[in-house]
Amino acid sequence: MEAQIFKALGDPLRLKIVKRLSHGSDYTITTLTKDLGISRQGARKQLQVLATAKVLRLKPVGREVNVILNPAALESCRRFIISLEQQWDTRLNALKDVVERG
Amino acid sequence: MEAQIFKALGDPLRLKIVKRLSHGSDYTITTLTKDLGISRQGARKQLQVLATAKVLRLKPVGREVNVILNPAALESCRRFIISLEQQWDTRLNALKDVVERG
DNA sequence: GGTTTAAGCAACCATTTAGTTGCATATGTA
DNA sequence: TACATATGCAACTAAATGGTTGCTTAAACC
Repeated sequence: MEAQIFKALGDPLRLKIVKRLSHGSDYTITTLTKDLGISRQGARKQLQVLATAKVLRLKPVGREVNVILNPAALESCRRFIISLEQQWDTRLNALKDVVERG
Repeated sequence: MEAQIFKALGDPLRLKIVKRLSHGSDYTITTLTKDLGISRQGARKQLQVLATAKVLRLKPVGREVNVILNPAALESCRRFIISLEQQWDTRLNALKDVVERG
């Protein structure tokens, strides 16, 4: 369901995490927690929300967990918005046609 | 803040409302409530969330309230995702450069 | 004027959410 | 082996959320 992705992105802290991942790399749970103003377990919960929505992946490596952004989720999100906008445009054009014909 | 828009769209019912608005028109609160499986006051609350996030506008007309989609919000949402994707691409390309040089 | 219809407002309730603390577990490392 | 570090798990709390019902207000219409 699309709503889940939006919901995952719909929190300032989670969005901050995603932003950070989009231009940083080699993040683990603890390194990501830095400067987040929240406990590790708190951060972990937010990461889980993002992971469940497939916005990112949590890959255990040794004793740590790598946090990896999944651009496909953002892409599907973007496409969904585009489809909405297109329907909107279609509707507006249809209205315009009616007006011009009438 | 961008998170607010995502949050507004991050609920199945609210997303349903937005979808409906994107290809329908002339909606008031009560007509929108139809087939939503929820009370008018419940629907109104969700509409308020969307209105606060500027996804739509509630325009009082006589004794009813017109519900009008605001495509600009969707557009800003889309642009935000694009900017994230671009940062991601930039980062990947930078990584690629390092690998190729090394 | 009286009735119907669209909506607002407030109180209330159940569930989810965001965060915490405390403790257990497992991996690296000296 | 012993110790430090990265994480997991569970219980708990406060606040936000999604929804309800009941009542009031105001515009439209006969």
